[in-house]
Amino acid sequence: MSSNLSSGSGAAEKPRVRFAPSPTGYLHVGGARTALFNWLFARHFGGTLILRIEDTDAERSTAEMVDGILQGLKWLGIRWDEGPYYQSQRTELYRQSAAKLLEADAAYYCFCTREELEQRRAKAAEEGRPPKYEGTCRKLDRSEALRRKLSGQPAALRFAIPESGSTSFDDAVFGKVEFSNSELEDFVLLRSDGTPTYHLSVVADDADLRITHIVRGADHISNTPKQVLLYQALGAAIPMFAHVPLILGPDKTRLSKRHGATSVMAYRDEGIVPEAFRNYLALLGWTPPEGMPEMLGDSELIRLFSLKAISRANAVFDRVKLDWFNAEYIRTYPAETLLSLIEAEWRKAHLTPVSNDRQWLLSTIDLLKPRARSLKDFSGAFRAFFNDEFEPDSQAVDKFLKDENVRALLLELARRYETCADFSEQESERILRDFAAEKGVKAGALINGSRVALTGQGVAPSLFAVMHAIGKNRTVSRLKRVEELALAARGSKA
RNA sequence: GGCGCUAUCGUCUAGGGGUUAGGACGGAAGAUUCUCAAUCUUCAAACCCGGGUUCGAUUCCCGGUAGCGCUACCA
Repeated sequence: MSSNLSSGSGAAEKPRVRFAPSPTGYLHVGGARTALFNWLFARHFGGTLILRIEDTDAERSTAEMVDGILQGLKWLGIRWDEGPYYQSQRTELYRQSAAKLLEADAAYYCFCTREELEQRRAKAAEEGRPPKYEGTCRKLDRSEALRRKLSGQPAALRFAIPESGSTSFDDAVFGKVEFSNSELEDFVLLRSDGTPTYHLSVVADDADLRITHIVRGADHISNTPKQVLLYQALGAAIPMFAHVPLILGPDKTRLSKRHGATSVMAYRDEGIVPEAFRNYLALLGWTPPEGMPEMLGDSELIRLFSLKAISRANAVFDRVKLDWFNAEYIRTYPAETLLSLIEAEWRKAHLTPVSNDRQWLLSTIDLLKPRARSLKDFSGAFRAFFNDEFEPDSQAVDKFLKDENVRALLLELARRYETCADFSEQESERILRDFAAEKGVKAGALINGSRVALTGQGVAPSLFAVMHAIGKNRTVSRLKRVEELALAARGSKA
């Protein structure tokens, strides 16, 4: 018979959701998106987000990884309301649940050793049979099994899957999903050392924490019928499931290290702002209602989010679009917001700005931000604005300072600026244009050459705004050093 | 292999029995200019295949194919 309808119960209740990473690695983008969806869902309904650390695999879980995950969530701006709970500290709950299952005859002791199981699996594979546990110990007499267990023989506890029928559940994104019970294996609940495995601890915890909606990766779909059966055997209410499609690399295989940056922290280090990352991640598999823009701040994301609008197909992670969001956010942020982000970037890059004058910092940031693509630009391409030590871009030098005549003229121009009384934007432009006319050269040639001399880059804001930002003294001395700069560029190119 | 899920521009996706199949990123061209962005204007770009059902399928059904997931005393 087909068991279980989805609960979806307690419509009036505030949802309780959880993000339950396993600390066997850093917070990766897939986990981050799952966390984000949980967070958006909880906030949308004024519910509760619970953080739970699934560290039942003592071998592979480390405190360092837990820390990394917490840090990643904090950087992402995802705040949880309860927890973190650690499964390693809740073993009593799992033992009680296991005892209950044994009591109800929904579980049995299994004395098969690892070696035996492996042998049988290998043989099954050889013969082309499914490598399913065939229930050797399920046939054991109950009292006999108990006697052996009591006598000290090591035993795992297995769940007894119903012999017939099917198990289905209603998924908020996939709809009804059904599995034949004959496909399911009598999985292990308690290892022979008494520690719980994933299925038991997850279900016991989700029931205990009164989780109403389980939002997790689609890689868990196949696990779900086992868990549904567990809920039923435990007499617990079945939550609503929402499986979100996986994130893929450009080659359409599951995103992993070999695709490059996969840890959330790597994106912070690459100068991505958290809000841009959140916005991009939210759009990976979820679509706002029609007519909505894609640039969506947190409050709008929260307001518009819905499990129904989650796509069923896996999505390729598109770095280029992330970068577009990043540039877009940097451009729209007020300089005050950017300053603290940029200061963190400077600390990382060991760059100390030549001045701490706040007004100057803010106006310079405002000047630069329209063409920034990453926070890193403020310590990289824009370095010359904040520090006197910078490497010229050899391509830019090649393009605009190759002509020695131009370089000579810039030297002469430097002297004009040196002796000028008024160095305003208007006046510095007038001086340069008059100078160009006098020498019979195009102003553009001098402007472009100056830009490279002053910033080391071929790409920068309007030249006279640049001059204003870096000031008269630095403008003059950099123009004077144009030969040196050209030489340095040639050197670095070689 | 078995089971499950999925399939619209290069990518993220909207749509849905009759549409010029819409948007965003990216791409191309042009305008602008002091370089590069930005901005504005244009353009190119998609319904996996085969059968049904139907007056009509990209849409509904079935099959195939492909991709992904699961198939542990990992989570």
